[in-house]
Amino acid sequence: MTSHDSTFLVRKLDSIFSISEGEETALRKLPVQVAEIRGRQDIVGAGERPSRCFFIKDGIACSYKITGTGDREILNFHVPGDMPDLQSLHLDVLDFSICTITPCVIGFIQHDALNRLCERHPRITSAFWRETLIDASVFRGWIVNARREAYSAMAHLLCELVVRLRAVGLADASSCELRITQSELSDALGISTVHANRVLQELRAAGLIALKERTLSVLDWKGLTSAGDFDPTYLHLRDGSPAR
Amino acid sequence: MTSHDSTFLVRKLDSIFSISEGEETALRKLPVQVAEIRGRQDIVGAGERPSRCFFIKDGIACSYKITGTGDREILNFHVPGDMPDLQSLHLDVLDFSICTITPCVIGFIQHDALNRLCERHPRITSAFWRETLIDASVFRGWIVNARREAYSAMAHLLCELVVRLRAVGLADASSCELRITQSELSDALGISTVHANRVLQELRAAGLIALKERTLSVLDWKGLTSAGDFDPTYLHLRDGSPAR
DNA sequence: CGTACGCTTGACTCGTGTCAAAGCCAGTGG
DNA sequence: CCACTGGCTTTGACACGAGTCAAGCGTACG
Repeated sequence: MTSHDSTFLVRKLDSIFSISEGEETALRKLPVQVAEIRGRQDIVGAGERPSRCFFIKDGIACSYKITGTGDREILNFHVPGDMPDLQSLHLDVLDFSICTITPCVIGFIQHDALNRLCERHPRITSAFWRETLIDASVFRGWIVNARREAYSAMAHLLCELVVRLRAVGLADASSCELRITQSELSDALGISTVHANRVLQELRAAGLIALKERTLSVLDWKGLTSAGDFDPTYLHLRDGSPAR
Repeated sequence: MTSHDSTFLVRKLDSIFSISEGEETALRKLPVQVAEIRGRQDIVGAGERPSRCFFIKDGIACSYKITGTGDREILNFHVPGDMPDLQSLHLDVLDFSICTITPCVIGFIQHDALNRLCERHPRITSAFWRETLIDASVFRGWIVNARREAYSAMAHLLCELVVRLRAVGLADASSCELRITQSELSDALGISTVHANRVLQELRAAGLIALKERTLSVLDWKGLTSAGDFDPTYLHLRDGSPAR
């Protein structure tokens, strides 16, 4: 089903710079193909040459690679508003895969529509470019995080998730719905699920978080950021305000 | 000293797409400020708000972050032709630092000159954007590499360095000058220098590499790529041809 | 009501860090 | 020309974080 529902995109870009009337009109004219996708389902796979990009309207997704040993390495989580494969606009072959974690609502946009949009609206080009640069910055954050020990790395990851969910209005001051399994968290940190479990228990025992019934509550934000050595600069958020 | 020596940029972009006459003229008009910088010297630091970008004309540099525990985490190495902080064109505050490893020759270009260039030449915008997307892809490669065990990760890193140096003509079929210390390699892999040393010896003992007098020789390319689970797709090279 | 998936726990193994010391090499200055 | 110095590499002994294997438990859903 094709519609023109790019309200999400408009809102997203409007949070980056103030959109002109002409730009908003052009954005709303974009043909968007909306699809609902079950949980744990590939959206695009490594090696493909996509002819379209997509943005997440609802749900949580992740980028991942499979190594030679068959392990899944999660490279990033994606929250509503993200455009995880925007890079395919200029890199023809995808070097990683993207799959849903929870059931998702996805909006697809053809490359040529985006390219035409960019040709006519340089400020939109800049905004999209900026999006991909922030992705790169998050990857840098994850490289560093991969070298922390597991307790600290887990704290850092949880901080990032809360801040990013808050940025799109999906977390309140201290808690959010987190439908990510321990096995997925462990794939994101490069540790075993057994160890992920132990580390989460340590974080609970330290009184930093509570995690039950798919809800993460941060009981001690200061303590959690300090345990995770978390500095939100790398997320390049607009207002720079992390969760409290 | 300001000159117009952007031959390097022209060559680089020409390897990505065929440059028109108008584009080449515009590139050659770019004011470039050339500087020689000693080894182990910061070029730009985290937290700065650069008003210019730079490209490396000669030498090896690296991007890094300092963690809360004071460790230096190297995020990427940079070879001649690279523009390590191109992102500062759209992200105002730098979230990492860039320093030289060997003595370097650097060409600085003001942001406003680059912005004017991009406004007039959309294809050059795309080429620059593409550069930053490849950086992001390399970061993804490093996230995965951080999860390999040290022996494999070191093999992977050496493969990447050889391939990237070959791509700019700084390595022949099987060997290259590698003026990177074991301590720098260990910071790039997130392991101790002691362990980096042991792992290099294992690679030598396995007959995969020779490393002496600042020269890396790959004795068994197939064996090295297999040890490192190396697939050059993520480097998004033009001809796709890795070292043999 | 059963079955599957996710979470939890314990015991043992192994990769890697840390500490400490020694060797090596190149550049510097007497 | 040679001794001195500092940075880089190498080696050994020991400690610890994290993986693996294996089993049990809880709970959501068909």
